[in-house]
Amino acid sequence: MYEQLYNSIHEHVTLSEEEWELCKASFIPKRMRKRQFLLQSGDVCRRLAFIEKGALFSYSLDENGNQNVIQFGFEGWWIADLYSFLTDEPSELNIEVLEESELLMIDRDQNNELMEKVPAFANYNRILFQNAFVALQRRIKNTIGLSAEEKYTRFLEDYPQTKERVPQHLIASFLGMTPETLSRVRRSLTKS
Amino acid sequence: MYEQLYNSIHEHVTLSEEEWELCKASFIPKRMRKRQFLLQSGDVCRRLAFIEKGALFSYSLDENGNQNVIQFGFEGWWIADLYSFLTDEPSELNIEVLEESELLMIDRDQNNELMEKVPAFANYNRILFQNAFVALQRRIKNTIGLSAEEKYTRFLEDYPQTKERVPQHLIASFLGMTPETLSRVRRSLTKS
DNA sequence: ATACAGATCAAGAAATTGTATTGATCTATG
DNA sequence: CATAGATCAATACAATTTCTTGATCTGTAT
Repeated sequence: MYEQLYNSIHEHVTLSEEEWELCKASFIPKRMRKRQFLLQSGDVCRRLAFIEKGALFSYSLDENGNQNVIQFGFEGWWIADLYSFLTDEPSELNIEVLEESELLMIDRDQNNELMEKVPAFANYNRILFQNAFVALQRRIKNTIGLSAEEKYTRFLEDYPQTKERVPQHLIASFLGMTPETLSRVRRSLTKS
Repeated sequence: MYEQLYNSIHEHVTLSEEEWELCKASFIPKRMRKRQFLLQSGDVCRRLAFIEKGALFSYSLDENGNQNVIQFGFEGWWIADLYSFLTDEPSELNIEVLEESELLMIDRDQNNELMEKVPAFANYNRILFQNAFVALQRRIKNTIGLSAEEKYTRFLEDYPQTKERVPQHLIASFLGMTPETLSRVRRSLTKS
């Protein structure tokens, strides 16, 4: 139940046995079924979720009610609305479950407490944020001002696993194009 | 957006224009899609939900993970786990959305405040509880110690609309029989 | 013992919903 | 005005949910 989290942390820092026990104790496991909402826009995002197993995605809805996919998340990743989490403002995002998932949840107080008690965990947090920031920059770079086909081929390079696990229309939304366009791009790619 | 609530209240009591405005202001509208949870067992039920539109149902899960349907709710009805709402204990029920729904939510403080300010609303509350109690008694009477066929025919009389709007296996669970048994009962009824 | 109501198990059929593709326009921009 | 991509509408295809059916088993009342 905690393997992925263990791996994720130990990829970046080292914890003693007791530290890891403290750490485990700070998380609350939660199972979620497909189509459930981890977060609904309007609610405050009170916890970070580490994905032990499964798949989720976050999106916002524009004025016309169109889904705008922000992020996908799979096992070994974190998902949350950081803005809402940090500011306590109601979120404008929805986070929805794509596949039956197992999550490890931690709220702000627990997280802060854990960072105090276990400095390596604080480091881990810092590294995560740095990585998230870099990934976001890269995403923006790869989404703006490219042709539909280029966006998609870069997406395939950056997130090869994603294509296999999420419906195409969500990928289209993630890349800022319509499902039809993506479908045509894919056809033209297989032909050539 | 508030028609059903207006009707429901005015079926039982009369409100002045200002009272009705106060009343409306105490509710928070919320839209929910199919399969979403209004309440999950383990959480405290902090609000009553009035159904303006749509359909929901509440159920508990027994040790073996079987759904046990407690109640269906359609437009013009209330749904909540009253026990948890009143005691602040974590609920053992789940409330799930069956059809795209529009709800009007009120929490305990708002409800109390409204009852204080608008005595007719307090009356409405009392009448609702009485009715709910009576309906529950009737349900128990019609569920215990009857044959599967009798349970189903009484169910049809008591809740004619329900049959049209909810999957059969949920009705079976509501009546305390297996889906297979209900299927056979229905067949034998149409034959005769 | 055995008859009967209903449960359980397993398999399919039927229906519904979600996802992907395609063609036919339409629109903005270089 | 040519092109990339959007929009609209129809359809095909896939996956999931829901319902039905047959076979067998269990407990209770006769």
